[in-house]
Amino acid sequence: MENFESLPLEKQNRIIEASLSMFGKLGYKKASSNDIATLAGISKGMIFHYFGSKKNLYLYLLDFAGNAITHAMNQYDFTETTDFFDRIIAGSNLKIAVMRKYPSLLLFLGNVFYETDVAVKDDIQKVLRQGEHIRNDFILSETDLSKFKENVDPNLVINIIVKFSEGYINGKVLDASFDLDQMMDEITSCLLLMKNNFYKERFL
Amino acid sequence: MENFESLPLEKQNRIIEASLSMFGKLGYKKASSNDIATLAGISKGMIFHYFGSKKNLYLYLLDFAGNAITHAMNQYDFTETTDFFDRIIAGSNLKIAVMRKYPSLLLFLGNVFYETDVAVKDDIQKVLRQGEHIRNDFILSETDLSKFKENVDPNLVINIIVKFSEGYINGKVLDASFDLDQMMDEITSCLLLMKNNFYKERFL
DNA sequence: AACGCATTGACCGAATCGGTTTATTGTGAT
DNA sequence: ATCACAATAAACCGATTCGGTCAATGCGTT
Repeated sequence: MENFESLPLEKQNRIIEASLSMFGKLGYKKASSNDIATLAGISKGMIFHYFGSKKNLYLYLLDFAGNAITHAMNQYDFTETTDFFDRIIAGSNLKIAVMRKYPSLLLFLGNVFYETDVAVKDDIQKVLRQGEHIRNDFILSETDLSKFKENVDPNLVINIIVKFSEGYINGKVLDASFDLDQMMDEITSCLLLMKNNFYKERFL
Repeated sequence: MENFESLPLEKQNRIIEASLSMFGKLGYKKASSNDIATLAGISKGMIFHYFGSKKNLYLYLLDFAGNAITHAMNQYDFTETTDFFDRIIAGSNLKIAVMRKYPSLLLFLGNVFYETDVAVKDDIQKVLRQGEHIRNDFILSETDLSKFKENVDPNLVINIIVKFSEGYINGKVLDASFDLDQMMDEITSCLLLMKNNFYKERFL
């Protein structure tokens, strides 16, 4: 592992991204060292030279992903913004920022959540608690919901937005024409549209 | 294949659903006959007794999925409804109806779209044209968009709804507490909420 | 040239692959 | 009870792929 971390960053990222992607798509068992090595553009032997074993690589990624998330969360202060949509936008920005650095990290974490392989199941529980902050659940708490029109149920809006952003995050990474900036623009536009129509006029 | 189709329907469905699920999650190559057999609760040998080969099973599923989709489409007449939200609701109902019968069918079709394995790549192209009707693209065509408020961009609404429903369809199938009725209720409520706030009042 | 070291690709035994065969069942007709 | 036979599970097959190792290679430094 010291071998790996003294590598050029560009190469580290290539290997990390390839690993996140394969584990994220296939899970621990079905993602083979060969798959990962080929996708990263290195030989299989290097994976074991860097990490010792496939399991070690997976554990490294667990730790790495946990750190990446918490680090990204520290960049954004959610306690400051109490407005519903501002929080959503901040959350989306956070996700986009993570995806910009590691496009498959959220895919990986999504898979980790459902991973059942006994070889890693126990180790997962540790990082799982750390990563659950990214859930959108916290949005509702301590948020001022009185700005919504009387006939608008905030729970429905949350539902729409959560599913909406999940739809954006999932899968798509394969797509070559995959522009995160354009993605964020679209998300922002949609959120603004909802804000304009779901809020009482005096809060716009 | 005649062997298979003379099986009790309940057993057929179990095998089909298991196959759709594994191929849908892992793709053609990574989904093994053993995986499918175990999930379906039969022995591996039966798969080859019924279908002859793994490829034959996959081709059978391609045909099966195509037929299921077209059959479901014929149940719903989209040309009658011109209202934007009515069409969306009809489309959602269609998807839910498909998922009720074969919960992993849409997952399978989504994976088929990105399948690259040379063993089945060519055969996929045939059914792909048949299945593309399910795309939400057709919604905009021939739809009366004048009902929207002036400050509401229909493209954004489409964007929201497409991603929203994609978020609903994807993944979730693992979840035990998975109630399609509740799901349809939620979708309908959300669509109604949007209709109420994005349409000019006189069209409500 | 000689060293150090990152990297490869052939290689290992074990596991799993797609697919076959054998052995055991359950069942319905006689 | 016995036969015939289809359905099924499980052992089995050669081939491939698995996680992991290692000798050989290339290549920059001195």
